[in-house]
Amino acid sequence: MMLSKETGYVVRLLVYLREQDAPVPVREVARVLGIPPSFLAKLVQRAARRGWVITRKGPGGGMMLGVNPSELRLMEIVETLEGRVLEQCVLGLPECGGENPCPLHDQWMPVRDAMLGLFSRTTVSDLKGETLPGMKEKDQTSHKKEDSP
Amino acid sequence: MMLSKETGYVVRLLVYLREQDAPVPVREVARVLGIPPSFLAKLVQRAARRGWVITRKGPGGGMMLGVNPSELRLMEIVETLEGRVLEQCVLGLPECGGENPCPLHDQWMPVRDAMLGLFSRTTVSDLKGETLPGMKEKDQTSHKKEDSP
DNA sequence: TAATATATGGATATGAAGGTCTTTTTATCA
DNA sequence: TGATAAAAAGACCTTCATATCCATATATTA
Repeated sequence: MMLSKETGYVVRLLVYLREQDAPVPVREVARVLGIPPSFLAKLVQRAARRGWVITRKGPGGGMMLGVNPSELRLMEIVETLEGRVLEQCVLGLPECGGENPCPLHDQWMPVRDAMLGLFSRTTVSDLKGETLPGMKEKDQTSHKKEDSP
Repeated sequence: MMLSKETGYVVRLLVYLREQDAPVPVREVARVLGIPPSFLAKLVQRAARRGWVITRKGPGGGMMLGVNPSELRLMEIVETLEGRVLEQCVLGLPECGGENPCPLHDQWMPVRDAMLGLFSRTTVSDLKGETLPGMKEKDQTSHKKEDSP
């Protein structure tokens, strides 16, 4: 894959939370997005420390988006979670650069720049909502639990 | 990084061997390319089984390129060593596709296609030789050992 | 205040990638 | 033909991403 599991999960989490207007518990987000619940709990902790989500304990608690989605860029998420992986040499040559290019350097640059451009310009609010069970893009009936209808 | 260490090492290995006209032992390639020798030995074994390199045991032995470099595409190397990683969803969504796109799908497609195109069209002979100690691009004086001048 | 629902934090497991080491096999050549 | 130089093979180690589990803290509501 191109990005780590954590990055993928977090991006999808933020897109999901964008559509919610009340706290959603980890368990439910995990179910809807198909993420291992205990792992998601970990990711939410880290995301909360960074302010990307806000959590609330106790009954009725859960998580909410903690940032303006139009102000959080994919680039920031990727670099926070994985470092500057997008800038690194595609062949792993540590000193790869203009003066000491790797064998693929020249051909790779345009592709890399396209990637950097995309991640730099795209914010969480630019992302399409996922169509998943329990997650309606327009007709959002919040996060009512289907085991208590 | 974009590709696995193994892929990066193997690509650089093949580019290096392209310029050699006599068998080069693992130890020497490892030194020139800055690859851990015992790890390179393992990669060479695998590359040899696939025919990418030819090895010869005993004194004067070593490895040589086993394929026509203009007939080995980067795509084949990457897919052989890592599977179809380039085709996978950038956010890791297993069912991501036209009918069930991930949040980044539409924006990602052009970038992915540029990548696929580059890897599909580029062969080992299209890659620039590395400029490293002991490796002269034009003035190739073979691989004479500098400890026996 | 008791019961419950939720996140928090830390320890631990798991699997794959990356890397090392040692022994065996095979070839060369003096 | 023997000494030596190399690859081959396989066991082992290390690190890291990806989880999993459990005990604890905290908030809500009946």
